This record gives sequence, structure tokens and C-alpha cells, in this order.
Amino acid sequence: MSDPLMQSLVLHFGEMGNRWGINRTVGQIYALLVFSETPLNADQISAELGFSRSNVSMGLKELQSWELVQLKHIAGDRKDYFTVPEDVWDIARTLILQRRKRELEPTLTELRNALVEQDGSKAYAVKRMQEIHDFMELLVTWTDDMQRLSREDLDRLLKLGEGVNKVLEFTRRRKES
Amino acid sequence: MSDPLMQSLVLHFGEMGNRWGINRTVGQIYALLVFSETPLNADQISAELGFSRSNVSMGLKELQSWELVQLKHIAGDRKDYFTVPEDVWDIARTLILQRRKRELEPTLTELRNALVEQDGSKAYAVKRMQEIHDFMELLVTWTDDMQRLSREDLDRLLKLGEGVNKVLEFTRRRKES
DNA sequence: CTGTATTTTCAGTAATTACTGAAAATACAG
DNA sequence: CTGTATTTTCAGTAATTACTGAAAATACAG
Repeated sequence: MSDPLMQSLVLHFGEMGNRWGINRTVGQIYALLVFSETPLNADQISAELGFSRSNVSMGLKELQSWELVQLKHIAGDRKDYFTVPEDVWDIARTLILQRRKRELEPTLTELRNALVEQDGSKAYAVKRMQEIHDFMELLVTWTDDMQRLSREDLDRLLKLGEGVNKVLEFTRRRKES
Repeated sequence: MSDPLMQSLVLHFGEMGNRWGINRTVGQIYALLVFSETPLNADQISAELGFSRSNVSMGLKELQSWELVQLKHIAGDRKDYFTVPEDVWDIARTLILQRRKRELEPTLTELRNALVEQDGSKAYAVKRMQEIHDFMELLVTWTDDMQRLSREDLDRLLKLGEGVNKVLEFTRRRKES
């Protein structure tokens, strides 16, 4: 890689891959695409990162299943090229949606079923299942609502931060009256 | 396990462990503690889940490093007993804090350094680093702010959902005037 | 339809991670 | 301080996951 700064960050994203549930090579491929101005094809990625063409193919497939990369075609070139959305917010949105799908929804379904079938089960365990279920449902609905906000409103909301407290006063008062 | 419903959920949490960055056994130990009314000691866990005492010891150590379990002592008993916080919100708070620490902060530090050392690097890559850095910083500050809200305010905020949009109108108007 | 470029699949193997039992370390009752 | 209960460490191995090269499948230019 020509740029040493980029190189070290690509390696770092590879390491972080573990913690995000993807493997080292997939993390590196992703980082490379993020920092590349132009779309890249599998051969370029393979050459740049030094692992096999087939490994790159599998990595790209996984990134596509996460909807984290986009397939582009270049006129007069038969190869598949890949990029990543320009807007960091779009990336974040996808990440949240995907993690929710993989980390929350299966458990939510499982809990829902458990609560329906429940009978003669230990009362405490059932209570706990209910609590977790309700909380997860709340989170899912909320992230759904957030997805519907415009980029600008989201930005505003995040920057509001703790100030949200003051804003909440309105609702509180409204409910009390 | 006496309760079949609980059994199947413990197994499910084990499977989900993979996606949450912990292994199957750690996931099962955690679920067992969540659904158990009383604190459990390592021998009980080991017997209940059918894996070795030493594996349970390592699992509990990992859960402690995540601050997801609490050590309890029972009068007149020399063994260590473990539980999980009663309040789902407390669990969620810990989870968010820990994931931030493991998934965001290392990269934030890396990006900060990269941006300082940056010179003669590809302009596009640097721009991208800056964007990601700023976004992550925003997220970190925001989750910090959220941690400071009371349980009740958080609940209110989540239930507000999309309604937050209307509330945002206030800020928007204030800024415009 | 043919031939070549390109991508994907997959069996085999390398690397990593999970798990166990035994031994060592620690904790504490008496 | 001694002896026993309890927890932790760790080397060895089992299980899982990552990666490669070769072969198969697909895509498409001509």
C-alpha cells in the first residue's frame, strides 16, 4: 500500500473485525474500500492486501450480505468493482440495522415464542423473559423510528445530547397536566 | 435443567453468544444467571450446564471483565456466588458502555493519532478518517450524555420514538431565531 | 454458440479458539 | 500456622474457523 497511514488503519480495522463479528480479512477489505477514492475490483484488493483471490471473493460476499458494500460497474470493464457509501451516516444506519437483525431479532422471536408456550415454568424466569422481551421490543421500535428521521434531524438529536433532558420536560409536563 | 423453557433459552443465548463476541459457554452461563432467582456458585453452574469446572471459572472471569455479573457471598458459605443486576436497564447500560469501550474507543484513538501524524497522505483517505473520527466522537459523547439521564428519562425518550421529531422542532426554531 | 475472462465453490490444510483435567495458587476456618 | 475448601492457571487436545489453490460455474464479447 502506497500510503503508510492508510496501511496502518487498514490493519487496525482488520484487528477490530474480531470485535465486530467479522474476520480479519473482511475487516481489511472493508477499510481499504472506505479509504479508497475509486471503486476497486477483487484483483486489486487481493494484490493490495496480499491474500488469495478466493479469500477476497468470500470476504466481498460477506460484506454484501451485510449490505456494507455496493457493486459498481465501470464502462468497458468486465470486472466487478466495489465501493462503500459516501455518507458516514448511511454506513452507520446499515450497521445498526444489520446488528439489530443479527443480535436482537433472533432472541426477540425466541422470547416471544417462549412467552406464548409458557406454562408451569418457574415464575421468576418467566418474569425475566418478559422484561427482556419488552426492553428489546422497545429498542427495536425506537431504532425503527430513528431510521425514519432525516439525516439532519438525527444529527441534531445526537448533538443535543444531554440537552434532551430539557426537551423531555415538555413531555413530562404535558403528561402531568 | 428442571425447566424446559429455560433450558431452551439458555441454549439460545449460548448460540447468540457468537454474535455478541463471547463464546457459547459464556453465553449459557450468563443466561442461566439471568433466569435464576438466586445467586449460583461455580459448581452449580458446572453441574447445570454440563461443562467442566475450569471452563466455568474462565467463563465467569470473562463475564466479570465485562462487568456483567456480580460476586455475592452467602453467610456461612465459603463459595463465590454470582448474580446479574435485577434491572434490565442496568444491564443495557453496561452492555452499551462495554461495547463502546471495545468496539469504538480503540478505533477512535487510532484515528486521532492518524489525523495528528497525517502529512503527505492521500487527501481522500484523510478526509474519510476525519469523517469517521467525528462521527464516532459524536456517538461517544452522546452515549455519555445518555448514561447521565435517569432511568425514567431514558424510558421516556425511548417511548417517545419518532415523536422526538416534534420535540426537535423547538431546537430548530430556537436556532433559526 | 464458442471461447475467454471473471467469479464462486469447495476440499484440504493451516491457524485459532474452546475446553478439559490435573496441578498450583489462594482463601480461610479452626 | 495447618489443613481443607475453593478457585485459577495452564499444557495438551478437541473443535471450529480462516485461508488457499484448483476446479467448476457464470458472464459475456464477438
